[in-house]
Amino acid sequence: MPEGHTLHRLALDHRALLAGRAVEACSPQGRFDEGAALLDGRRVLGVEAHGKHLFYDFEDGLVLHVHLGLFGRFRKTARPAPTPRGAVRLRFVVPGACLELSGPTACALVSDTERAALCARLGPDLLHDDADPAEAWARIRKSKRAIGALLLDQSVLSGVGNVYRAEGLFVVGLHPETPGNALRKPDFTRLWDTLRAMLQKGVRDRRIVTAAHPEKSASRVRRGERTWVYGQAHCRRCEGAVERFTLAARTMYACAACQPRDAKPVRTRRSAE
DNA sequence: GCCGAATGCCCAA
DNA sequence: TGGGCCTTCGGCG
Repeated sequence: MPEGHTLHRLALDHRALLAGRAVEACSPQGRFDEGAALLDGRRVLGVEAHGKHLFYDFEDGLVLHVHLGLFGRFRKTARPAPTPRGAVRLRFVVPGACLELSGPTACALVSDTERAALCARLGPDLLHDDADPAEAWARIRKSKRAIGALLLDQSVLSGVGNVYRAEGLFVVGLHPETPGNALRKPDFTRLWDTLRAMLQKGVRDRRIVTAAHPEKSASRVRRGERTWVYGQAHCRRCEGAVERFTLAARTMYACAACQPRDAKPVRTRRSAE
């Protein structure tokens, strides 16, 4: 589930639920016993998302770092189940609510230095109000790598995952294999704005719905109708074939008709011919 | 019940 | 570039 919108949604929800309160913490799975014991009974001061990373600030300077990876997931229930479902790495209990974390890539207490190092590796977070597109553009315009690879590189910009990269490139009409240094600035700007709006919508909707459904609220859009090209065999705009190939070790989807390979503007191309 | 894939990322070669 | 890690789920028998 986790692209940038998931983490920012969790940060908002968990801040509302936990901030200012003392939590009971334990690790039913046992793999985070020591950390959970240190957190148990302590008050949460704040919760923040940076790219796809979550940081929980506790009193006494303790900081919990969570990265969901591909499989990690939080579940919220009204009260703790006597027998946790699946492998629960960490459980937080506050009056009236229980949060269970399973399958994270990272769940660890970190020092301020480690936290700073993690954040320093990240490019501008599309979901931060002060994210500076110029930082990302400076990297992209000089790179020979494909834009579809650059979008997944969290040091270039952070928050985009495999679904949003496919959908963002589709909406802007860029072929994923266009080299960064072949992108025109206006295309980059449109891509940035598009991805940012998509992620913001994802935070609001609590899910990824990028294909237009003017009449329906996001929660009513069926699985399989939520994207233009991601996971699709046919483009949901033109009904043409969707190409499926591997790019940066992940499955990429692109519409052959809507995302022509040539990055140059049509006007220039015609006049050159 | 087993197998493969999945919205991520690190590391070794 | 490929394998490993973490877990869940759907498709197949």
